[in-house]
Amino acid sequence: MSPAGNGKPKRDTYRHGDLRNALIEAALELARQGGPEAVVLRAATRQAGVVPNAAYRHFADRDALLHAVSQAAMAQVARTMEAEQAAVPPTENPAAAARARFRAVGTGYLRYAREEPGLFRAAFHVPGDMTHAADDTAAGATGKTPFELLGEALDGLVDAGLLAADRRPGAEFLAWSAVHGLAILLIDGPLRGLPSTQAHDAVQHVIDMIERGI
Amino acid sequence: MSPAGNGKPKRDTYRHGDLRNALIEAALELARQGGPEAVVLRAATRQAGVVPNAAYRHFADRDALLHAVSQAAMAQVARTMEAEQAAVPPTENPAAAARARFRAVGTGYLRYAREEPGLFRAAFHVPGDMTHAADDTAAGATGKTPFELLGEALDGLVDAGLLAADRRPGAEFLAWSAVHGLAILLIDGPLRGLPSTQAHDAVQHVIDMIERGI
DNA sequence: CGGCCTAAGTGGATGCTGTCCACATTGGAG
DNA sequence: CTCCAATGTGGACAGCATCCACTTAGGCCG
Repeated sequence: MSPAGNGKPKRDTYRHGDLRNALIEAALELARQGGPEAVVLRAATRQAGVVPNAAYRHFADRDALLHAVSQAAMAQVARTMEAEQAAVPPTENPAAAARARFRAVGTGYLRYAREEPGLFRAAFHVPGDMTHAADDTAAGATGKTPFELLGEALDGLVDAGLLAADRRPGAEFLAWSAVHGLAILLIDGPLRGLPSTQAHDAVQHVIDMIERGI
Repeated sequence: MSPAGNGKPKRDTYRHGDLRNALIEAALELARQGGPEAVVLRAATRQAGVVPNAAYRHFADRDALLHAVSQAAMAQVARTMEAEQAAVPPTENPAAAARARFRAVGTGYLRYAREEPGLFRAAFHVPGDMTHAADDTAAGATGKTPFELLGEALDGLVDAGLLAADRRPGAEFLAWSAVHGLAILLIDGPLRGLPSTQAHDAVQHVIDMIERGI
């Protein structure tokens, strides 16, 4: 207790051993509560029990760390989507199955947005670029990114005859727009704080609109 | 040239005279290029030719200034919508007119987002609250906020028989979700930098989806 | 017409941030 | 066993929001 009264994670070796991951872990926690702007380099290093400058051995700057957080959060989005799809009760009807898998993509996306708003905002907070939504590091358990999962679900709709093939091109952007917009209304916007049941209804209505309008 | 080599706007009177508006004006310019995070108090006061602390006589803190910027930008969104509606060629057919007025709401919203991405992001950047989208200060020339303009356009669809009355409740959130989501994909997301013609197509497709799916 | 009250602007300080530089340590390759 | 390069440290700097005490002067009251 002589050195200082900082956090907890002390360290006796000069080397940390796994600083990069420790920083990402700490940054994820910061983003979880407080969103991307709460990811502050010095706080992460403090948590890791290391001097601020040590971070620069593993990340070019704050944005690089934030980018790693974004990728990790994106992967969690993918996993939530996959979990939602896995929870779909099995059906004989292939059309119903395709439809359920498609809807699960949207509900998973929006469930994550509501359960982890800070991380969700961090996932899509990209200083000047969010194209990396297709990087491998953003993939879930099945190795697919949220964007890829959406694309596959749409292909499934076409295969099942629920979506005309000529409507397929660009359909991901229509669906993504609607779902992402609702996510923002729900976590930052006028729909923030909506009771869970009503939020769930809103989610279903938006996905209904997409199915009808796509 | 003895005192300092700061910006340009000098001042010989001790009183500034209109500091509050000068700060908002400067902050708007900062947000125009760089979005909400570029709105920095000291920069605004510098531009106004005043010491940083002077801002605190007019705004509680940085967030209060940012809020004023948000309101002003929101009013510009409303004005763009109104302009878009005014540009609709007159028609005999009331249904066509209602439809055109509705679509103008969406195209105006998205035109502003693409023309002034920084201000658009500032308009909807609300630290923990974006409910104030209905404040009077966010109104356009007709005294209506973007949200009110959307509601009226939807009412027009119902009156024209283009939208079933039982679908009307909550419809603003469906439309808003889709349009706002596309705005973000276009200015921050994977659709960023899309050539103007293709962006215009995407806008039309999303509004098509809304009309069909609402 | 003159004095004073108070709103508006100033000056200086504090603690936070990201980032740069030079230096210390040490694990592992040769 | 030695030395190197990767990793962590210490100190510094500029910029930021914000706080406090002080100064200035515009306009109201007598």
